[in-house]
Amino acid sequence: MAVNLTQGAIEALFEDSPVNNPVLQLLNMRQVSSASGPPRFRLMMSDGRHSLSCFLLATQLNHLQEENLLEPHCVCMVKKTVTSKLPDGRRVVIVVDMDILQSAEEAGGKIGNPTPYNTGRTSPTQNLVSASPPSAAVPGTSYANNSTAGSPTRGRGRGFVGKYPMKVSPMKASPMKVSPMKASPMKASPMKASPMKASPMKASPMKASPMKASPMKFSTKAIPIANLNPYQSKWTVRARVTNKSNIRTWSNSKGEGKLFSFEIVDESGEIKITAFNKEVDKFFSLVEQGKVYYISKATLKVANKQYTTLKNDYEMTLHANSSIVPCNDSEGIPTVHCDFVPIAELENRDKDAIIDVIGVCKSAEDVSRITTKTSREVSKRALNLIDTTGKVVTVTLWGEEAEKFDGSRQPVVAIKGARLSDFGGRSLSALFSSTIMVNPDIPEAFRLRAWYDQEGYALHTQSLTETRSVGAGGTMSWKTLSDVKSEHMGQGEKADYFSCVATVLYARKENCLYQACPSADCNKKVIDQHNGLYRCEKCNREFPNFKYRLLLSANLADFGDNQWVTCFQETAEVLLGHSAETLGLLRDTNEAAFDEVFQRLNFTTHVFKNRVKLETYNDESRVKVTVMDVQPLDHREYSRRLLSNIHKLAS
DNA sequence: CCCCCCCC
Repeated sequence: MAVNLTQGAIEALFEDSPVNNPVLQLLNMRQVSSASGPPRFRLMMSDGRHSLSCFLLATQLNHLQEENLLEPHCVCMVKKTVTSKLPDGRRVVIVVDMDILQSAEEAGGKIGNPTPYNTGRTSPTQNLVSASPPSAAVPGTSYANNSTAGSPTRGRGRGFVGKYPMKVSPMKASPMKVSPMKASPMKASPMKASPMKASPMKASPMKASPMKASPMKFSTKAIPIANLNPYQSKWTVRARVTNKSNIRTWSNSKGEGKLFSFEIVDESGEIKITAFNKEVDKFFSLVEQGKVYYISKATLKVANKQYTTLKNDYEMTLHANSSIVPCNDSEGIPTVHCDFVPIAELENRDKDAIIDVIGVCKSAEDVSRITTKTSREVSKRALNLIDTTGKVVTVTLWGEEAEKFDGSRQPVVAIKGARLSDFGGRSLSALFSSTIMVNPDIPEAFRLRAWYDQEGYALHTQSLTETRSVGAGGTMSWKTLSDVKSEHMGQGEKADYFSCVATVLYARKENCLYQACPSADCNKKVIDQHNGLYRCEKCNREFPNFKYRLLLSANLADFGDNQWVTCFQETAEVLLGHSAETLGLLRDTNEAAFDEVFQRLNFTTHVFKNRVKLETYNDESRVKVTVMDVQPLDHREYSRRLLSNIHKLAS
């Protein structure tokens, strides 16, 4: 009846020390608010001696909760965990795999008398129980640990690909992508040899273990991609498909045909493979993004460097005798190496550089159609990505990727192989060879989500991409609020834009939040059907949920006048210092705190960039001022401007 | 044997 809990396991898990399949008792579980993505559950676990509440259930184990298997006092075998450090230094232990050994009833109550494990912080168990749970920020479903980045141990047991549902861009179901060099050894269950629980002893996956070779039905031993060359014909590689294209057709003076291409990667390197015509029919559906295959008998030729960014002098062409055999064992086969460049760092990179980037999609344009110079029509959509450097960059997606992108929940977006352009200063463009990942399961995404949900959303941001439109640079002129009236701004054909320094006298908290359509690019107010559903007239659909959006009226004043202005989502979030999501929660649960947010805004001074336009409703015209951007006041700059105004007045 | 990577 009674089971032995693994005493000392709490400490080991928290300190990221090895512990093999520890048996722990669940003491408590609660859902943490989740700004985006699936619900997250925090667990308090006990090893009989200590308890610790900083466990998070990986979302692919949410089914345990849904099946009511996670009752307090049930006993679990924790088979795999990864630890992750939040931006504020707090540590979470993510339970990636576990079995329930005993139900709460079978366990019959709390085992032992565990005391809260002292995590070395001032209030040990308060770590994650205090306000603003960081776990709200967990982005995806599973995580690799990089808490010991730089560890020479590599590439083991990271066979998540294809095992778990991943929140990945629908257009390219791309696998988890993280450099194997950055993944630290998993500390749990090191003795198992399955792909999920590979032994850390196998330093290099290229040294094939007997276990690994078993699925291979032929005797050829896989060689590293890096060793391929056109002078050797008998070889087999074992590699993961990382970037499969669609089927394309061509027609030119030399003929016509169809083709598709894909890239494969193993521990040693990467190479592009192209299939033409009959081989398209033969292999297109067999080759799946993210899966591992044995590939042999393809033709190697020198790669035309003009057209490839892959690090390989050669590329492959498939022919009639080529062989591609699925391989169930992905152990040691890394996914694509991502070398993310911090957004602020893009300023220092050369134009046309191919870089990997990851950021929170703070905002996204609607998809639009443009005509290229060669009069082809193509869809495009620009995203604004922000990372912890506080800088924003615009990245443009094309074609199907532009059409399918859903930015409505401010996902973390990682792009491998985007091209840096100097448009608007610095901007990025996705290429055909880029891989776009939405909420990828990698530590970088985890940290970004946490950072953004806790502080990043409220940051006064600066974009590397300054378009001549609204918001930044260009012809934006400084005005006082009385200028707006005396100069009849906004009364011409087009809207006028101006910057001003002004103080918020008052912001209306009434009706500042509305329930908006949850679908991508639709911010229309939904109608509460009072049956648990919300109707969007624009989308002509009912949804079980909505998202909160801000539409804030504020009265701004400077020394000469005052002006009512409207702030939409992004600017309102900056002014109020909270995300719309948080504010919605606050209003519904803690009105005093909600009020205080508005109190704090009063009498704060900022630099506003505004749009003015005369708008007419039922014969009544009035000038409407919309805030496009809010920045902190630079007092030095303000003084300079005041002085120059005084000089102007004096002359 | 393709090789397009776009627009402001």
